[in-house]
Amino acid sequence: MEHLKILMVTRNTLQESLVFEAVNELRNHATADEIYELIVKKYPGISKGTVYRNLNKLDRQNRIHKLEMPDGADRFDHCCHEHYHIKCGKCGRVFDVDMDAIEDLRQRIKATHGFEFTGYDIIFKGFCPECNK
Amino acid sequence: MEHLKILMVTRNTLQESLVFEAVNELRNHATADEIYELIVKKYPGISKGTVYRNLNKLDRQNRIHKLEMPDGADRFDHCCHEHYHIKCGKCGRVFDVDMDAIEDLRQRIKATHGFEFTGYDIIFKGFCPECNK
DNA sequence: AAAAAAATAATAACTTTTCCTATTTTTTAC
DNA sequence: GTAAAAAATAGGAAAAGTTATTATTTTTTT
Repeated sequence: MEHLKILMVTRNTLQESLVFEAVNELRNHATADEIYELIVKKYPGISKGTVYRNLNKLDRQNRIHKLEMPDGADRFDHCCHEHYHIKCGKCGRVFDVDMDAIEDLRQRIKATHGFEFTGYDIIFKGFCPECNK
Repeated sequence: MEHLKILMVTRNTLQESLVFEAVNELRNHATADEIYELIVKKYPGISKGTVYRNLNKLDRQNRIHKLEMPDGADRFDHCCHEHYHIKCGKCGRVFDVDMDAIEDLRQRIKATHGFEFTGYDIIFKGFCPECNK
């Protein structure tokens, strides 16, 4: 009998590398479409389905972070320290919000609801200084 | 010269009332489609565009609350006390999370980012007790 | 009563994402 | 090393959710 494979086996394809590099090159909370547009310049054969598949795979592997936006296309971010986001209601740009983690969130929910959560995103809405002029 | 009208003038139509009542009747974080389906039983002539238009109008008037979900259709809630939401990753249902407001959020952001926000939604992800069995 | 404004029904269009299918590439089994 | 199996791909269709368009109806203003 063979030993069990616990790890999900995924292949490292050229397309996956291109997607990973594009996210890390843009560093701009890019949408899947923006990432696709960057890659297609160098590698015209790539398809959007492949970009989406690899973005989601990389997110599952915690190699990039998928930020699900409530009012439009999801954004993809390189992995770094924990932070939150604020989206400008006028120009639509997404900015990082460096802030200490809200430490007791998990305990609050558990105490008041008996419900454990696996994750959360907080996206603030406002107007960036430029649009607020 | 006439006096200025500051308030936005909107008409109170039958359709608007039906939408408002449906949201308050369902009380279930209903989607626009679910609200449409409820109304169309009693008033078959209504169109989806009208439902969407009135839902957004009622949200702007703060008569209902539009909860923008990151991974699917927006939900519409009757207005009540401030609370947060948790969405089950399996059955997709949305539950209320009663919890003291995170009071110092606005100050945190201002202090670390110099950025005032106009709003935010926190949506937790997890598995509801039923799906967690 | 006539003109202007707002809301509507119906449908087209749009955006974002997933799904499907045939093909190609990579891995596994022998 | 070769054949069979599995995974990933390109391209395009399809799905989901929402907004925009247009002609018509309803309401308001004058």
